[in-house]
Amino acid sequence: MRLTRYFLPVLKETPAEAQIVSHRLMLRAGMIKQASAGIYSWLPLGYKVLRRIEAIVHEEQQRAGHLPILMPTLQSADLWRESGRYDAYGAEMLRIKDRHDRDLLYTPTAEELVTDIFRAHVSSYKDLPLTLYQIQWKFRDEIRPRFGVMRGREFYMKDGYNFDLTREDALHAYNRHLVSYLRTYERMGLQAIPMRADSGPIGGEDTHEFLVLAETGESEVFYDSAVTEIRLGARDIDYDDHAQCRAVMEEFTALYARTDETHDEAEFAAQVPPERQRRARGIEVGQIFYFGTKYSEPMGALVTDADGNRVPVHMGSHGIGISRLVGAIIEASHDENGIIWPEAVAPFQCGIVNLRQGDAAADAACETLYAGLKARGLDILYDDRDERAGGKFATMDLIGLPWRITVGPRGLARGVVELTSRRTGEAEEMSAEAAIDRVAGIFAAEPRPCSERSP
RNA sequence: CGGGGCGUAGCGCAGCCUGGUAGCGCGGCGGUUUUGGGAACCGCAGGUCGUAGGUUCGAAUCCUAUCGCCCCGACCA
Repeated sequence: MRLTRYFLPVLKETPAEAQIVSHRLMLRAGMIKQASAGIYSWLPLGYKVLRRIEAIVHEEQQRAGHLPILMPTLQSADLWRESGRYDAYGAEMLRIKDRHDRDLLYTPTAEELVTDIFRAHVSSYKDLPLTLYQIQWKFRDEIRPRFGVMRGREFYMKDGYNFDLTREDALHAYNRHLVSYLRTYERMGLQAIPMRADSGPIGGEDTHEFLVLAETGESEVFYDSAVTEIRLGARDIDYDDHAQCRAVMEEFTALYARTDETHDEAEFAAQVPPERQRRARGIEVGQIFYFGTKYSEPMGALVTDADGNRVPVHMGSHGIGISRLVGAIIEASHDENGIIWPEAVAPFQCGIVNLRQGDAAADAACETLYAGLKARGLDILYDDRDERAGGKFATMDLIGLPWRITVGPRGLARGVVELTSRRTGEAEEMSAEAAIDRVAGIFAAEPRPCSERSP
């Protein structure tokens, strides 16, 4: 993309309403525009990041055998009356009436609707296990939205629902989700720690939240510092292997890590050596639940088991806050000059800065780089504006592309361009051809989607 | 919902107390000189002062209502 043809309304000054760094940077980088309290339009740069995160979540969900669907944002209140949550949910749920005076709601979550789909079409244990998920806009009418997309009223979320014959199978689904979530966050360049949490209005027996440590997090967290050493890494996961998924789950949840909702000072002191006790803040970027037959029973989601008995299915649900992750990643990865995107979610993989637009040699070298990098399948932002160097550098730093190639007459006279890492600031001079090879090599190592499997 | 604050040009703000021709910086447009980390100068454009009503000869300014937004608290993926 040539910057002169892009829509990137960057701001030099910080809008007054933004309090935390991710909100300020998203506004300044022209990623979002507030439409009303807690509701945002996503401008090209922000939308690109949102889509990249979404793509990773889709890939990892399908790798784990989960099936994508799409359910409506507006739902009839009737289903919610069946489960009892229409009254239980409270003012957080946005209620709407249509022209016939029927009650609708803007979905905050979709257990009822997905259970309705299930009960209409599944009646045999042979169709299990089944996990359906969607990535869709949700709405919670927060009393006080704040922190930009980190706590909006409208938010983009992956929500998934597993249906299993037995409690044991459903617990495997729980473990499978925990593992796939770990992989999802790691791919985004994030460390998200599973912590024992409270189940809130979803209900249920077992639940973990995934938290990204950040000073601006809204949850207070308590953990054993050793949990931050654990990585999933490149290990090979078979999502159908119950024992393996359970082992990974246990590995990641054995050490003390809890939010303030479930924190127990006495247990903390007993289980964690004093030098490893940490009290910090975290951003919740996902949560998994096992809730058994809480919805299947009242809503009649039954299957016939091998013995001919009609039994309610065991269920769980799982969420990843896609739009919130955009903010969370920025909170976890920025400096005083702007955002520093992890390579996997960067809106563009590399930027080209032409220091002397209109100079024949500089223009030609930039065109060569731009065409060459695009030919390697990379998404490039070429700053071809007639701007001074300082302004171009400031824009690139602000929007946080992981790599920058700087092209100017001075370097070209010696046959070199400069490749700079946004994260480390380290710069290296090389020929344009070498720069193309280097950047293409960096991104060739990125994990690719693998073939889909059936559950 | 309780407490507090703010709505004046695209963004950041002053002006309001003490009523009298609506300002500054950034940004935008044109031009000249510039050009390796947000350049200088000249010129230009851009605002029904959130909205409605009231007081007044006259309202951005005073009064009332209302809408919106932000902060603290309770709540929260």
